[in-house]
Amino acid sequence: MSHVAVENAHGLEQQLAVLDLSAADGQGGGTNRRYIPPHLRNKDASKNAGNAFAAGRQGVYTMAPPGNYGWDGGRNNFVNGYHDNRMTGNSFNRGPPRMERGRGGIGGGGYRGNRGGSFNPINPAQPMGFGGYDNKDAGGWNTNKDAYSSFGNNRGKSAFFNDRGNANRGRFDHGGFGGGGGGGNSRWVEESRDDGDWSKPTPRNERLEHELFSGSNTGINFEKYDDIPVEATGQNCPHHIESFQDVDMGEIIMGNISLSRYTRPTPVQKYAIPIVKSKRDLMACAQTGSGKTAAFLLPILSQIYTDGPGEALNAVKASGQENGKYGRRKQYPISLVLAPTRELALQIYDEARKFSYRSRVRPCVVYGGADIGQQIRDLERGCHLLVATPGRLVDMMERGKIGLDYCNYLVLDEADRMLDMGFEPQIRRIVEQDTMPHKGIRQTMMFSATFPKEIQILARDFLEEYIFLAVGRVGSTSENITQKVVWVEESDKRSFLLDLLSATGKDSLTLVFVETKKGADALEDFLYREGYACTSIHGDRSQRDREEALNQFRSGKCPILVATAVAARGLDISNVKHVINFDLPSDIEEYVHRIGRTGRVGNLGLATSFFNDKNGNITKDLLDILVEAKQEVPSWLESLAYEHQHKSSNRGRSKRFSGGFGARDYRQTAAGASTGGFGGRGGRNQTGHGGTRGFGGG
DNA sequence: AAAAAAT
Repeated sequence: MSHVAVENAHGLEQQLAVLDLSAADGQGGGTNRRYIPPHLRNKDASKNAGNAFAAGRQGVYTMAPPGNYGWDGGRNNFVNGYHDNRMTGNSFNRGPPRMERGRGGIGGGGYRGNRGGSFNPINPAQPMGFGGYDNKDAGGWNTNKDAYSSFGNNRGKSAFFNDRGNANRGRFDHGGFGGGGGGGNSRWVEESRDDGDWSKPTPRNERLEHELFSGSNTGINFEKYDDIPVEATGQNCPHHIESFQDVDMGEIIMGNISLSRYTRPTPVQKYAIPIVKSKRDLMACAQTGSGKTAAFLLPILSQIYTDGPGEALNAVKASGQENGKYGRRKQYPISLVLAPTRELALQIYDEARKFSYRSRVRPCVVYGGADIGQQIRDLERGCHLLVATPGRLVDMMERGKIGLDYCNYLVLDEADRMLDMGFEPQIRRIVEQDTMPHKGIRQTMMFSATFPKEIQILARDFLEEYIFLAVGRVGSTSENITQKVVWVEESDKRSFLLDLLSATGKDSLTLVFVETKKGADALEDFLYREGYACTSIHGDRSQRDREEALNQFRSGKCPILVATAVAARGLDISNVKHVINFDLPSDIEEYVHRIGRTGRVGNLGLATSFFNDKNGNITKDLLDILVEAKQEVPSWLESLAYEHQHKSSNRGRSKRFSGGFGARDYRQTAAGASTGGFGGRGGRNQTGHGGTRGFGGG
């Protein structure tokens, strides 16, 4: 037995929580692009442009017309006159006043000229992250007005960082920036955004507001989730809240909550928000879709608004000065969010854009598969909150583009999945072998669907005196989802699928899971030939295609999405009526994740799985899940499971896997544990040996 | 065995 000294202080070991309710996540932006089937792709570019936003994102059309910015230049010029005053109001000792200008500030023409790179047609490979020139800049060009109107209030507040981050951080008292940038240089553009009182909202921008918030009408009845069990354990655990008003998150956050039409917190938010606000570390077992993105973004951003940029601001400026060149500043994000997949990173980033609306915080996202030069330019325009996949972030750090010296908030999202995907070295490199503040100084939040041994070790290493939050698994096992398992031979799958699809309403979204990338392409082609508006997502498709496929699906333009495992977890695709496991996965956890894409409150979800003799390995676990969820169990499945159990002693695991306990063993435990509901497993909750349980000899 | 992710 590998007895790693894990302090499983809270005695929770198992997977919990497929809590599928948000629909609030990741719906930002009004991207409705028309679906182009693979056959027709790249043949007629104009068809790709569904609307103005899509055009901008794809770089097919010119970006927003210059006229949109004209009004702003004048205003910024006006406001800029006050900058020097405000600067002295700050307690930073930064030397002489600088030529500061807001985005689109003095001389709109020069501004645009300088920014051509970020501003021109966007690299199509990264439409969501970087097509948002106007989105992100909008925050910038607005920053000055309210700063002006609130001038004199709370001056100097931003000079104080939160008390966790303050210890032993070097000071950067670099004055003398005057003239360094040269006329029209955008190097200083960010500073007008950074200076001033971060807790005060910047002016409205209706166009941005519309883009950020119009797409996210949830229509979800959150009250139904009140009985979802949440358990918080740990020393001096802050009391949970019942409404967003119960904790003071400041006017920017409250405004954005209301714009997002979040009426009340989801269970994970009720608990996580006060925990994070009171500067505690957090280990939370909850799924994406439970509202956990907002659960960490809201309190982190709120805290950043309260505390201001602190030393990070000076560090960025110092870096700019050292390099002495335009656009070469190293960025020191105040908060870092790590996520396993590109889509999830984008989703979090989109949420961050909502909650940083009318603030001085500029969120950025970096991930692989997209042009790194573009991402670097985006970073150089300012980055206070960074969402990243681990590999690309390490790359950025090694290129000297990102410094984590002042990263006071660290979030590991879907931590179990990141480990599954082999990111542990990169994660440790980022967290432990670089300049990141130590645990106890920074504030760290880990989210994971499961709590196996590996995650416990990570929690031990990264977290200090943490609160453990277990969010009950509802979603997949609730009566919201009708789970059907049908016996379908391989050769019959396609025609069976057609039958299912023809029985489905045109308006409902259907998610079809297959096991291989090739299979996904083939099935998409098949369905297309059969006249269905469908698209696909898998790891061999370009990043751009993946994002486009998701948007097409979400918007309902293509109500059928053929997907591999890339879409099973993390992604919040709301309103999926029907999940079809064209190919069943080989492990039950994957199954739980997949069917968790459907069954929102108020919408009954349906999950249909095609089962045949290739799926022996999942028989027992599938049976357990069906029984737990009080679903109809086909008699053939029951007898198969019985046979299987007697063939193999490994918990119904097929012989193929019996030699392979390695990284997988905890998952199996987790899957076993997951077959019980949250409330019914009190006994297990108290066992303290994590994922090693039952597999020590393996 | 597949998929995902830095190039």
